[in-house]
Amino acid sequence: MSPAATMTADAAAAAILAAADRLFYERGIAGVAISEVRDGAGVSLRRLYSLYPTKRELVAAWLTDRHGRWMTWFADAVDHSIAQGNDPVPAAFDALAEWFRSPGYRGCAFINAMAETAEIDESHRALVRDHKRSLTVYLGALTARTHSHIPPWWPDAVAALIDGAIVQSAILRSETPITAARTAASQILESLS
Amino acid sequence: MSPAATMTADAAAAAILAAADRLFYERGIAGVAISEVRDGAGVSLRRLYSLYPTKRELVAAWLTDRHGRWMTWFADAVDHSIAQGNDPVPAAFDALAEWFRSPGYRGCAFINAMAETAEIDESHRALVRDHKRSLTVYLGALTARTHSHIPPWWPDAVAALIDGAIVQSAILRSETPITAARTAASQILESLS
DNA sequence: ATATCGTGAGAATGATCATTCTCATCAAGG
DNA sequence: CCTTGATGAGAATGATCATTCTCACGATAT
Repeated sequence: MSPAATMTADAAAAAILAAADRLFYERGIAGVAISEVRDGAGVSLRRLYSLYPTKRELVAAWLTDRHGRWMTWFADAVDHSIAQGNDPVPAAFDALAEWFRSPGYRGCAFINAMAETAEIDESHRALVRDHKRSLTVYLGALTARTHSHIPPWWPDAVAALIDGAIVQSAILRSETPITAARTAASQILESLS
Repeated sequence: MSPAATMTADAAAAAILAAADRLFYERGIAGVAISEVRDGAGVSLRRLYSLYPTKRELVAAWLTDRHGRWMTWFADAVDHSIAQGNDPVPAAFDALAEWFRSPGYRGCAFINAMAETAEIDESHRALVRDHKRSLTVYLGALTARTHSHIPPWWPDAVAALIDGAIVQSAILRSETPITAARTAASQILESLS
């Protein structure tokens, strides 16, 4: 009755998601074979398929998991920057700049997934949409901490600035886009006061 | 001596690039088999391989071709909007909004290609970088038509705003991102005057 | 001790390609 | 009319998977 196997189901699921995250983010969904996820997680194929019966389901689980982890990381990084004396909106750009500098940075996993048409189904697209909507909502709330009257277009505009910086940083591998985006956001905010 | 075959080499190359453009943009690079490009172009496999010896070379030719056609389309659309009385920078956002509304819109082919890690090599990445750099340069020049003193970060900021709107429009399928981005760009420009 | 069940290892199955190769055809030159 | 060279059609080759299946082991329940 007890799961005295090599690994508990929970531990196996976690190891699989961890391996999937590393591999899918680094090499893209189509670029990773299930057998590589198995190797990375140290589980058997049988176990992997019993937890995630198809690659599509594994991808969905990965996106869901990554959404939670990324949002948490981002909010924490922003809070950390705020704690060091930065204003909320600039703090968000600082957190992103730190991400962009991290080794292995390859853009936003959700944007990248969306581009891999062949690997993505409608349920995956819904997860991508939810991720982007969450970020926009978060940015609106973040701005509201210091600005009581923000125009309705502002959250979408910062979100666009941020997604643009995410994409351009991955393509150009330069600090220029995020720096310009942060300056632009501050400029707008200042002009609205 | 004359190429009295089914099709001249030039016509075949053009038909292949046209089919590749439609298929690669719509379904992604990995999602399209060479045999489908052949079917779409109405050429033989032999002919296709004699013109583009590998899929990678076909992809490079496609990106190069698309860069030229997209930039031309964009500049024309912007000029058209300007001719109707719009200022240059808002005109650029109008042109993009028109693109986003077109059926089959699926974001920027270059951003999408960059996300398909497994299909893309270093030479492809260079083409993507060149495309994005060209767009940023164009945007700087466009702004200079009406603003003699633009800060150095401006072209990168509009470029980020635009790439962000491109990505978000593809994900959310809404007019909100491009509208917000246009408003933000105008707001910045106005605040700089 | 023995019948069972869950499992790990990894082979087998079936698709889907990219790329190459074969064969039959047809035009131009002799 | 016959030889030579390209070419179209599409079959053959070799990989690479996702997914399933087989076998044998070790722990449990009886």
